[in-house]
Amino acid sequence: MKLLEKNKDFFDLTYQVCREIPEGRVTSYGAIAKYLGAVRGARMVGWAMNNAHSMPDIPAHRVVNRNGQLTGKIHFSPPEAMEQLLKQEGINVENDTIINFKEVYWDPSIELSL
DNA sequence: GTCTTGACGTTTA
DNA sequence: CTAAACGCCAAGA
Repeated sequence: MKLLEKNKDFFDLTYQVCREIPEGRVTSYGAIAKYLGAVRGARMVGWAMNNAHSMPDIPAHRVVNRNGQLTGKIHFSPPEAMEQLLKQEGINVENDTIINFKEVYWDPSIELSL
């Protein structure tokens, strides 16, 4: 029996979580990674997001790094779209950084509460 | 087939 | 306190 399934790839799981991010909320790569069981696999989450460009409905703009900094905005088109979208949802973004990051922080392990 | 880079985060010096 | 290295796993060259 190959119960060893990491059935859904790390990527798919990441996409699922991203879709579950409510409006006006943001999360960090590490939080998702930890939720998936890879505390130090935050980089994979970022890579998954890169692949997310091929996915419909992946609010990657709601995913930022641990510092609340919009590190991935450069991958948007245009990059300004990211902070625009975040502000549009009521998130205070300034200097490519979320001001009320802790207020809009959304943790899958808590909100999804498994 | 091997080496480097990459939307990060944690730990150690 | 700050600075640097390590660890995760995958894709590109």
